[in-house]
Amino acid sequence: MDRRVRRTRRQMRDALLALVMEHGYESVTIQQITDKADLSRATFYLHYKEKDELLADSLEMLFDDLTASMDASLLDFNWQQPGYKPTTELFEHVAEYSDLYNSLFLGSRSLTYVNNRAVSYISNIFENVLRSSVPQDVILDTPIDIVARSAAGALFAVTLHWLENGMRQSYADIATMAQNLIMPGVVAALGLPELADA
Amino acid sequence: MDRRVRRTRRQMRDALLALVMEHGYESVTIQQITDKADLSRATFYLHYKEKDELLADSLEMLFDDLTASMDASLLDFNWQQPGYKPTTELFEHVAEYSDLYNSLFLGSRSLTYVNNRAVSYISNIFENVLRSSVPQDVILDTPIDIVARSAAGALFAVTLHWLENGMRQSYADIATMAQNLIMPGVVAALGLPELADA
Amino acid sequence: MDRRVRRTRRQMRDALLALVMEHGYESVTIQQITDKADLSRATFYLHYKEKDELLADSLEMLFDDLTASMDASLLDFNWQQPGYKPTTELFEHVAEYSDLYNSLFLGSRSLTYVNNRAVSYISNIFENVLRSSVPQDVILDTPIDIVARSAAGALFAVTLHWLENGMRQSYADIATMAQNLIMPGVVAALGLPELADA
Amino acid sequence: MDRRVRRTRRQMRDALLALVMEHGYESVTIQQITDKADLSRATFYLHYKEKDELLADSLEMLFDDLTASMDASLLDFNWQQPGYKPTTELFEHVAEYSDLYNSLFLGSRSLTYVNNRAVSYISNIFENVLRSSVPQDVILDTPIDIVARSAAGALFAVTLHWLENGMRQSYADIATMAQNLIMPGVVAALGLPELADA
DNA sequence: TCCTAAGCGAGACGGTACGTCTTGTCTTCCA
DNA sequence: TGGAAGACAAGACGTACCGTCTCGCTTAGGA
Repeated sequence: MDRRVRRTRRQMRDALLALVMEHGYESVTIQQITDKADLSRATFYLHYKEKDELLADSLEMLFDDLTASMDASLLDFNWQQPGYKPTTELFEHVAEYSDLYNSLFLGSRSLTYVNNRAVSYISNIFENVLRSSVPQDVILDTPIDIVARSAAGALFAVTLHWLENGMRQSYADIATMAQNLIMPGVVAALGLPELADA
Repeated sequence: MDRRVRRTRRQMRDALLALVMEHGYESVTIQQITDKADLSRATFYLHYKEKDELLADSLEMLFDDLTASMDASLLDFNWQQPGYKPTTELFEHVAEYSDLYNSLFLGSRSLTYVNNRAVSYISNIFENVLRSSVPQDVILDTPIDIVARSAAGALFAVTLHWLENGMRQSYADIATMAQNLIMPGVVAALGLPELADA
Repeated sequence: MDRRVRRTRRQMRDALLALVMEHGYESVTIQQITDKADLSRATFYLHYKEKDELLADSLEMLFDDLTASMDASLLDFNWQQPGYKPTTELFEHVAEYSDLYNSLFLGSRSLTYVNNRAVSYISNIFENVLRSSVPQDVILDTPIDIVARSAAGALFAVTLHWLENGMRQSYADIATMAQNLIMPGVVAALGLPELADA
Repeated sequence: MDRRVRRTRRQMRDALLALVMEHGYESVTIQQITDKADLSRATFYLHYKEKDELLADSLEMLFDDLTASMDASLLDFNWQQPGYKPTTELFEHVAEYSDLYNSLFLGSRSLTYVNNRAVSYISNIFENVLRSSVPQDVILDTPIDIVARSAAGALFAVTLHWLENGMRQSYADIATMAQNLIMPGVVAALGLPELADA
């Protein structure tokens, strides 16, 4: 891809996210985005059909950032140990971009698209991890996609609650609470051996 | 309150919800609402400052409907029995308004406000129920509001997933799955006596 | 006529004229009129069809006031004497209501109706005076109504100019100037004996 | 200036004047103007702040048209001859646009602005002509601006009267009457040598 | 003196126009 | 001659008035 194109798009993504933090997603106009990115409004339409498309682009970038930081430790999934590193890393990632996520997830005029995309993103990661922990030929009462969704929904809700209330707990503490709330149900549903002494 | 006012507002709420099902929330215009409600556009502004305010009004109506149907059975919360009626009733309620909820929660151009409001609504109900099940003087590792949020988030995510995939499971089945995923963590966090044989 | 009705109309006329001085005619709303008159907006419509009707009502009141002050001296029209009292009285009347006339005649958003009504009002008075000064059976090159219009137009224009520029001349001076400009043409057109030594 | 801009403004001026003839100035809406001009309503606001501004623009165009037709003959001002061409040309100009001027000057819901602008326009022309006919160092009893206003007011009033009554006299006749009514006063006020045998 | 018709307040409502804003397309002009 | 600047169409927004209506309350003036 043309280097100029990459540069232009990056400028617009950065401008969008900066403006979202200031004013919330809905009220940001394309004029504002191109002003901040120092481009002509017409140029926007050379790259994206609408504001939502740029948002989607920006979100993928953000989430990829999260995945990158979790990647190595994702598969160290050991039921015998309470601390699971990727969960802590999720909270760290959220804290790093707390202003942005505050606007995106809690600002009343954001789109459900971002919430739903976030939950499904987490859910997919979960699903992959869980599938690798369970023998493929076992048939479960609860399908793995539902297990993953439930866990992702719980995790997302706790994250939002934590963010909304000013991130009062440490990363480790809130991550532990979330895991303790989520894991017992997952373990039970998947028929995994219980932890020795939780 | 003036009888005309009550009548006018009801017409607008009904019109909004009907239009949301057809076109999604964001793209519905105030003109469309008042056309469908057979009122003048100016009249809208005598009652609401903006579309969001009418949405909030409409949602409260919907949620109150849900609360009404659960009310009696809410406090029959018995850890020894797997079937908790209000959960099933939630899924029934969602199924009844499935078109509407599909638009509101899954339509990409709805507002996060509705998702957040729904989760906090369920969360509040949960919190009340849980508080009445736990001795007040016990200090827990995990605050009850976080427990409730996590549970509400999980329940909401499962509901959305179920809705999104065409409500393939029966009310009883999906409710049981959800409960089995959620309850073990709650029971553990609150230090409740475990169920005998789940 | 009901005492309340008389009272109500008077309040509205007063309110209108007061508001015209403050904001100009066009921008005054019926709500403002009834607020200032301490009446309900609906009451306005019990008495007048529209704002213009109230204006016409108010203007007639004003002009009647002018006529009353001129009445006695109107017919003392003597070509031999330069000072004609009613002209001076016109300027005095205008000065008395200068704020109001400034708004009505010079405010850019007043209606031509008031200008035209004023000119035709003056013109009618002139015409009556002139008719009584000329033998009825004489046929003139210039019809008396045109003579009267011309004179009224000149007088009105001078009055406006005087008002617009801060009424710098005394009543007597400006009246004399106006008469000196107007009368020679009138005298010539009507074939009146010229003044001995003007 | 952008070619599109010139085109757009001309279309709007033409549309306004056409609509004024049909419905009178006040009741013409901006929507009607842009409809007739085949433009979008929003485009109006790219060029004018309000309807009055477009009116002013249109009037200047009209009056410039009048000036153009009088220009050459304006300074042939000779007190010895009764026929002064520009006066006749004024009446011809008015007759040419009689429908328009009927609406603008006589329609009850026009603005005084147009009347006042017309009188001051004529007055300014007069003033220039008169100043060039009088030695600059002479001090007069009546200031030239007042002389010009009076004459312009008279001329305007006669014109309106003529227009209002169906333009029954020929251009030459009405022009002669007007001049005979106006000039004697002007000549006397400025101390000009009288005409030999008017 | 009463009581009944009218005047009046309050305010919901339909309707219309306003001036503003944003979006997406298209054209002009300049570097 | 390619791209920015910006004109333009389209259409929703929120506001402001208007004129109509209905529902009560109050008050004037005839019985």
